[in-house]
Amino acid sequence: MTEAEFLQSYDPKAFPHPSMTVDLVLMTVRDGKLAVLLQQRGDHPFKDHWASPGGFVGIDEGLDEAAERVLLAKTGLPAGGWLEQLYTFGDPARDPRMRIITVAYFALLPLEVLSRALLARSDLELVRLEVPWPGERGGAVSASAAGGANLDLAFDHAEVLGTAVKRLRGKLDYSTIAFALLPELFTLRALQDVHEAILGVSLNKPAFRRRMLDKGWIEGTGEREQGTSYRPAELYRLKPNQGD
Amino acid sequence: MTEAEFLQSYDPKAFPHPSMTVDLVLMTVRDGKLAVLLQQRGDHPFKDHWASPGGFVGIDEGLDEAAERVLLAKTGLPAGGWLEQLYTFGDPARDPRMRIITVAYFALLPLEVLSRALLARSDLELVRLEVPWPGERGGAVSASAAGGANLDLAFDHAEVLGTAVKRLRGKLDYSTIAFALLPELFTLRALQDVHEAILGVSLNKPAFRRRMLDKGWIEGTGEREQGTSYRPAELYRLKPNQGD
DNA sequence: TGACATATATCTAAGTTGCACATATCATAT
DNA sequence: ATATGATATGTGCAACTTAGATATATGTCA
Repeated sequence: MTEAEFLQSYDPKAFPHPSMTVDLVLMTVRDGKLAVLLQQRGDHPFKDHWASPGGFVGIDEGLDEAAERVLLAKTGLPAGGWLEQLYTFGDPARDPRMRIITVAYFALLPLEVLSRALLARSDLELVRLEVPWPGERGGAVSASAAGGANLDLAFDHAEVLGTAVKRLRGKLDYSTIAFALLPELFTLRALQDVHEAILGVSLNKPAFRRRMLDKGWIEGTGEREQGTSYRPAELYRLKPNQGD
Repeated sequence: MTEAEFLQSYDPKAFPHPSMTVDLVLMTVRDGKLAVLLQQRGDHPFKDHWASPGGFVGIDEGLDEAAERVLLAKTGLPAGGWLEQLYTFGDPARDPRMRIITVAYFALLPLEVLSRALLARSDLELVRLEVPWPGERGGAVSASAAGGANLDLAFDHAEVLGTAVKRLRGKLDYSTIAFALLPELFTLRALQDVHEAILGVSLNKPAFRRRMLDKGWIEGTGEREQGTSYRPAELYRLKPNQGD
């Protein structure tokens, strides 16, 4: 843009800048189902509704940096797993107080890591997340508490969560995204469980096994899992430098 | 976020808000190659470098709305073809003057429509865009003028253009995105040309033909193209309601 | 020895790819 | 006017690759 155009398009009545936040959709798999970290609001607007944690973007802070800061503030964890920009939501009416544009990020962590970090936080909760496939009946995104009751989502966060799950499903078989939900050593069965939880369908075991091994992302350690009452499965690991 | 946290995270020293812009990556296919609409900067910073057209986001203006406004301002065209949010770039150093976060959009238009609209604009130019595949030699995004000389890109726009082409390639075979680059009636050969230009490879004709027909997106009109010195191909059209 | 889940081998079906050939139209020549 | 060649569209077929299902072997514990 030329300086002239800069001034021209910089309409004085548009002078007040929007506020910028990042919102963090932190997902994991629990009991074979997708779960997301939400926070219940204590004040208006959307009092008692549930929202993804977020924070304002500092004036000298990068977006990824802001997302990592929010993650650290909420879970105490550095961005070890997966952290990726999702989409930017900027409907002028999305927050009734003022104009806030939010850059949504989504993060993935294994349940073990996440629940350990959440022991100290009573204000955050992991809730079950259901996102039907396009065309499926009951087409709305829903988050439900332990009891099973549906939770009300604040702002446009139903849309945000829906976008996050769509992205997760879409990248599942051409990226190593699923491994962010597993510990360093895992069995093929555990990997399949993660895929099934995300996709919401059950998969053919031998075919899944073949596909995963053919991709060349993982390698077997000689070791086997312990404490099973049946034949212990071999433990695999993600090969180094397979990021993305 | 609770009101308490709102105030807490709203650090006073972070009070000045970033500026928000949208940048428009408008692409088309010309002579079997990808081309993008760029504008040469007349002033510092990045004087004489080339940039995607953009504009500030109004305080009461949605992001999609802002992108459509930029499109209309530059080409005089409403968003008839394809307009989709791409990614948000927010490196604090991306603009040396001040903190500007930009939401990049990408738009597609057929060359006929675009060149007609650009007759009146001498400040905008359609330049050849080359984005190598990952791992390919000469791994940098490059834009080149009619003569073939490489153009310098302003700000982080090389990254922006690279991201746009990656998205375009990725969505090519599971969405109807290619049809935004074709007139209402088109031949299968023209559709294949678009695919080959975007992917930068040549495709097998019978296989391509079958794949396209099997997807069920298009339907034959009885009509045939005219003015050929060989067998005229049948004209197809995108079925209604195949958007996305 | 039986129960159980992992792991492997094999068969079948389905889909994809590449090549060859037939078809339709226009241009040119006789 | 008719025949022939050139060119690109459109179709048929065979080889290859991939996915799904079933059956079977393996290893551990009760």
